[in-house]
Amino acid sequence: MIGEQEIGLEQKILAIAEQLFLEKGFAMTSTTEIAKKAGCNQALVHYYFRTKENLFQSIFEQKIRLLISTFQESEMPDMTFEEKLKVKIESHFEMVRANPRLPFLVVNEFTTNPARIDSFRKKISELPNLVFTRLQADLEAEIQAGRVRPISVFDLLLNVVSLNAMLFLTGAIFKNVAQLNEAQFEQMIEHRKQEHVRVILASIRP
Amino acid sequence: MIGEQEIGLEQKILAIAEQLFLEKGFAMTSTTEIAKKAGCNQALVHYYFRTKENLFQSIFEQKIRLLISTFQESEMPDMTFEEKLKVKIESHFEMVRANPRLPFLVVNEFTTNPARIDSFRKKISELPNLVFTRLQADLEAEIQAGRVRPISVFDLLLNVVSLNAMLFLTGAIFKNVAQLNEAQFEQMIEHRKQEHVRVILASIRP
DNA sequence: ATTATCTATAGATCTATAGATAATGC
DNA sequence: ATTATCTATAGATCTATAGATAATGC
Repeated sequence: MIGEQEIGLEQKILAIAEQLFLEKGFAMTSTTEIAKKAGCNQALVHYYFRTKENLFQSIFEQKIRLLISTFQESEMPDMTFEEKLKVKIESHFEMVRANPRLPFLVVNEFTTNPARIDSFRKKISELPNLVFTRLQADLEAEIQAGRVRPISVFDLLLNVVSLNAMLFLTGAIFKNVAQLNEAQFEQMIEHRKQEHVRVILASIRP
Repeated sequence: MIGEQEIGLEQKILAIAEQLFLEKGFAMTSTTEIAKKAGCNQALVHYYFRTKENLFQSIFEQKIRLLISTFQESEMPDMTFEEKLKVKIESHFEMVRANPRLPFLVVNEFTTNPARIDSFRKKISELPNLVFTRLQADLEAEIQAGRVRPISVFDLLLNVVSLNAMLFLTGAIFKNVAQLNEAQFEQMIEHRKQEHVRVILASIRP
């Protein structure tokens, strides 16, 4: 086991690049800057990853994987549908909260470089099916039983993701415009978490 | 009256720049590219706007103004609160639909260049007060009457904006991943518009 | 005269690679 | 021997400006 401080330069470069890409996106981050912050010369970045694009892709791919995996929740027996859904909303919320820059990275890179969408279509379209199947079955049962209004899994999840992701996409703006300190900002985040659960649960009632 | 085709190069540069900034953001758009598409040499872009930053700011400011003005709706007497709210949701939705790249531009620029938030705080914090006052009064009356659950104007509007903006922030992704053609995509947009109204109205019921 | 447009270029990046040198693993 | 790291540089941008020339408004 190697201590965290004993990390090699390759890992260091990866970590710094991740931080910078999340902060400023692909275009505004230079390999020169990455090298400088990683404490090596710029050539080394290319030695390990050949191109800036490669470096970005390995980070981006890993992040997308993390994002998708969030929706794969463990078994939750003995819970009502509402309770299960609440857990899903909150776990997705916490995932985005732990990676607050991720929505920005995804939106930014897929928007400025649509070619990336193609290369990730396969990866994206693999996992969700597994995840959706269970949720879909549960949802349909609820709708049949008249406990939930007719709504597709797609619409339901898009509502959840929209609320959760947008909060962190605009988080910095609110914090600044409303002049919130760290504690106040955290309080707002916590409040919004409850609000999102409330909105989604209310939105599926018949 | 000058015909639209008789537009000067300054306006042409502005129009092309707007299109490119919306498409790719500030960093990935070069004045060289703007000039090329506008059909002039690159020096002219700087002749009119001195710096790329200036050019961007004039466009960005105008867009922000447009965005904020959407929430200033005309008088709507003889309508229930639900009906008024529905109109607001739909008019915001249509505004974003007509400017589908605007959410991207705002999120992208405020995120990569936080300094911009400062310079726009004043402008942002002017208008909303006027708009919010009316909505807030209406909302509070409804809450007092027990027809609406306790919720702040901020939370309500953030819910609306999140749903509407996020749809267009991720629109291209869905279109590609689900392999939708233009007609199918428009159908989905139309469906989501109704879904957003449904979600928001359900979310404020006591 | 003034304003619009062009050519040319300085100066600052930035990415990627070639080739030298130092560190490490047998 | 192989892998990691460095120095140096080619070649491609990109922004901004200086200075020349063409178009336009009195």
